[in-house]
Amino acid sequence: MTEVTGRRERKKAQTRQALADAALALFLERGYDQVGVKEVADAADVSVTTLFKHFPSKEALVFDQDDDIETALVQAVHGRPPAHTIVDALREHMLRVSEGGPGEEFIRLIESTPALRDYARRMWMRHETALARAIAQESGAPEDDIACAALARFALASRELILAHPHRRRAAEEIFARLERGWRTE
Amino acid sequence: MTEVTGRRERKKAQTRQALADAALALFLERGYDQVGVKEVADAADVSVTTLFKHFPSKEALVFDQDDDIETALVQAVHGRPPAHTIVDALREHMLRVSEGGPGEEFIRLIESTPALRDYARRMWMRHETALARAIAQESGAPEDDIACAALARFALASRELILAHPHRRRAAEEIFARLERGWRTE
DNA sequence: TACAAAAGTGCAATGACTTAACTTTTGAAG
DNA sequence: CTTCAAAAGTTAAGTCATTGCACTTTTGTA
Repeated sequence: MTEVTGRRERKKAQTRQALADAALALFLERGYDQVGVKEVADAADVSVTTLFKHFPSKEALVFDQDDDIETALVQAVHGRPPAHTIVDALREHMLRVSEGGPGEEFIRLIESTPALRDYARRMWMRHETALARAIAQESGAPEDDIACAALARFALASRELILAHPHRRRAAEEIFARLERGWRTE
Repeated sequence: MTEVTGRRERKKAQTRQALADAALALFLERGYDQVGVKEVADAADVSVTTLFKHFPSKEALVFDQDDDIETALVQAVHGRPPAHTIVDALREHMLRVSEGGPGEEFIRLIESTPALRDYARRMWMRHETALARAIAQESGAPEDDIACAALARFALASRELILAHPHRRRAAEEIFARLERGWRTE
């Protein structure tokens, strides 16, 4: 039981990375829809079948590391500074994940490809219930409280809005100030 | 120029209707994923190619009349009773479209099929900018005002939440009361 | 060393959707 | 009533993502 990192897992991760890299390079170069999965597989020197053993779909090739997003989201609420409200914490977290990103070129690729836009939103919204639960816990409401569910959904839904705005911080402050007013005193 | 209703258009509409009817019947009977487009086309006695000349995708077969939704949405804001705020109007409209629907069986089909759920949300969210513009006009804000865009998005996004709740009116009142507080005095 | 699980491969199939070329219907103008 | 072009429909073949199956190779471990 000494498998901190077996050679096997390293090779697997390597193949996965080769696929993700090849895919991103090709997509950025020629556009998502103009590149077939076969080409990606060829570029990474594996078969198409293998590609689909590593990624559940073509879209997933673009969103490689997607794991700790939910953890960070929940943590932003639970571990917020004492002076911050839940809404404050959400605003700051949204700004944090909207800014440091992996490059504007990448964001442009996603925003300009309908299939990827939709997939990104699906991935993002997948964390809605986890966030709703965290909010409910922090505010002492029942787990399925509708107001908490709504706040979670709206906070997540605001991301695209913020991303699209020329001045992201201003946009975030405007939106979350209103959410703050509405959700104050839970 | 006497084409109020040409025989031609009637036949076309007839084919379209036959397709939508056949599709809905088959989908309700055996489930969306268990029915191929070929079967739908056969049931309506047309070719698959013809089917795709009437509907852009398999999903679209389920959402036949989708036209005046946006009109109704914008109208709900512009033509609201004088005593109602914009948020009031949105709440009532959401409840209206969530209730009178074409039957719970239909809603269940959609909510239980991932592809259809996603498609429904896409269709619904497509009206976001139109709604945002209507809100901006009514509140005297600039067309691209971020707060108006956010309100439009949140109102539309609340639909699923309301639909999923056992007591829809209560849910809608809870959510929109908070939006009202946040967006008051524009 | 031997064995089972994991990783990978090739191939064929499915199912949604597209394209191209061709026939039939239909509205309207001569 | 004929003619003609556009619209509606058809068939056939092809693209592309995704899956299933049977098979080989690699690798950790007993």
